[in-house]
Amino acid sequence: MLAKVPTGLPLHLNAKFIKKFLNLGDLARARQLFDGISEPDVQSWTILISAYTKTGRSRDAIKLYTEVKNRGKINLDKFVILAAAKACAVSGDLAKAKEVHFDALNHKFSSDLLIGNALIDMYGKCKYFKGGEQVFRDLRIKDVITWTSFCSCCVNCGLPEAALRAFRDMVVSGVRPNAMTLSSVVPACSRLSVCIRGARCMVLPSRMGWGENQFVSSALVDMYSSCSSIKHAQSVFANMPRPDVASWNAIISAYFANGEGERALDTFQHMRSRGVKLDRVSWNSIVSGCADNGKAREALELLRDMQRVGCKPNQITVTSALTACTVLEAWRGGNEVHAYITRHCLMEDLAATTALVLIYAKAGDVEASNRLFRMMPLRDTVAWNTIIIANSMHGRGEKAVSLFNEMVGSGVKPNSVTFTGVLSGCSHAQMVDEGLSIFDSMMKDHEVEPDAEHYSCVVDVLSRGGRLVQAHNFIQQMSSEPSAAAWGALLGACRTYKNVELGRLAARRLFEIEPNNPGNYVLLFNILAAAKQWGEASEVRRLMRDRGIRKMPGCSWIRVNNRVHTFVVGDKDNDMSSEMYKFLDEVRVKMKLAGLYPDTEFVLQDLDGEEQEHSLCNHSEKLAVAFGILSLRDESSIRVFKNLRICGDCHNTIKFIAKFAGIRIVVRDSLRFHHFEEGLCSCREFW
DNA sequence: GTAGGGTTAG
Repeated sequence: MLAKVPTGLPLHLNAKFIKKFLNLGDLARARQLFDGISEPDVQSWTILISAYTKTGRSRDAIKLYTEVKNRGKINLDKFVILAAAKACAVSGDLAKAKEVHFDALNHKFSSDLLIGNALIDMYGKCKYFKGGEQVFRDLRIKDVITWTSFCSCCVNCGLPEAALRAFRDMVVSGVRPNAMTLSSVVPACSRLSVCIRGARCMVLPSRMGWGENQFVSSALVDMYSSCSSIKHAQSVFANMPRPDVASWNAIISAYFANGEGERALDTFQHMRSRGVKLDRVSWNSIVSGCADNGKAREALELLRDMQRVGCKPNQITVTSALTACTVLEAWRGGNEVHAYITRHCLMEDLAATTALVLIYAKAGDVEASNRLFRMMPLRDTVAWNTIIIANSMHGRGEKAVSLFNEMVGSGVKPNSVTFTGVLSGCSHAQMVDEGLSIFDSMMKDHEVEPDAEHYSCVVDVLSRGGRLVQAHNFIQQMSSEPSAAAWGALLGACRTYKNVELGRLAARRLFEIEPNNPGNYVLLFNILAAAKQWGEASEVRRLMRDRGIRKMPGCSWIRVNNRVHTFVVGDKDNDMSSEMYKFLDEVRVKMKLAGLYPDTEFVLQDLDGEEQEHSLCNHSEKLAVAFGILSLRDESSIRVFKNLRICGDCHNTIKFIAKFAGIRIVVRDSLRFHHFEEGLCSCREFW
């Protein structure tokens, strides 16, 4: 029997009764009671705000906080500000978070530990390091919680090095870390893939009496896993007296991450037979682990198990399952993936539909993505982000920008991912001015702090637009250390625009930042080779050889009659090989008749004329296209996938093939989609 | 009404 909502209570009893309903789990009735009070006191507001946050309705909690402020009559105390900070932390709403910080300062709570600690945590969860750092610095007295909150703020903001520095400073300043501190700092080691040296780290927690702490141990399992020390991970786990679900989940993920799929599955079975109550993370771990480890069928089978036992899939599940489906697409076909999702009632959910929008785009069918998106009854930020990214991937910059404007117009708040999506759309469509003005509006109109990724996007926008010098200046003026992506964008454009000088400079920086990425060496080689600077070019090759870096072999694939056919350069390992080469020879002759000559600058070797042509015409993407055309039955289009970037000569040749064969060819390379139709490509010659 | 932590995807 539910208690009735009392009315006309004496003021001091309001909060008490609201709390009573909340304890009964009846938020609605608590709200009803609250609404019946003409002048609720600040305590009642606080209780209700916390209750909304705790039940996953942090947006409503924030609304309530705004309301209590607008009333004006009520004097805010530190507890209501505390509750608001927590709501902001859960929702990740940075604009509101700044407002709460401002309110705290206004009410002279700036040196209050309780408030300060909560604000640091809040900023960390909103991924706004500057804010957390400022509050941290302003606090004159710092306790363990302050230091711990600041460490996790650093980790949440993607600054693991800063977290480790803070940890050291904490110890130096004489504050003794506790188990919570350790479980906040160890993930920083995981991010950096560094181990606090093996034995010592395992001894440390046990000596400090944290050996039984599940939080610390699970974090250690993850740390060892990220350092590829699966043996240490296993031993931490084995020494846990009472592993909880999260610990089991951590060790299972550790096995998967270290390529031990069978052991992961065994452990999962073991966990079930031990009667450990599985949570959604357990299921997600096993589904995603299988999907990533070539066990697509098992992944889908486990997805069925998950639903059979009544665990509801969420976005992470569906995304993982779809990864499995992408592989299965090889023999099932895209529409069957859609049917699978529908059959398993995954369509109801916004997240699942969004994942499906993405998979259509990834499978090369962006029209299907757009259609599906239009059918969605409800679209949140993630859904909008997805459709913007989908169009950007396919070189539809104008569409991406117009979707962005529509999103803003419909009142959905863009976040950091939105800007990455729309900016990359601009760069692939050479919309330089649009890109720059959108970047400009990020902070000004949308309160989204640009991060390293956005800076790289701007470099890409400028570079692809041919403004190489401006791009270089932009890199030099960046407030943070330029990332590999930023230099990489510049280097790529130096090849397109044949700028040897800047290319050399960008490559030199890249060789320092990521000395083992073969792509950078190959790009510089191509730039030098195109400029006929063979001497320097062969030095680059020597450098590669000396450092033991090998170019990843190019590989293309195509699905024909529910089978995937893969090709490598010069592949003759196919029943249709002779026809394929004959076809490509014919194409070459026809191209020459049309005045189109092979673009020999894309050969990675300094061979002479005839041989150059030959090594160009057996690139894997050409072979896959030839195979596709020759096996074509009723289809009016073919889709080819390649693991590396498409080569320039292949790009020209495929444009030509699309025209004379009168079909549409879609090629997905490692970066984007190219739609070849009527002799043109959607990328407008920029790849 | 009184703070901080580990495991899943992209």
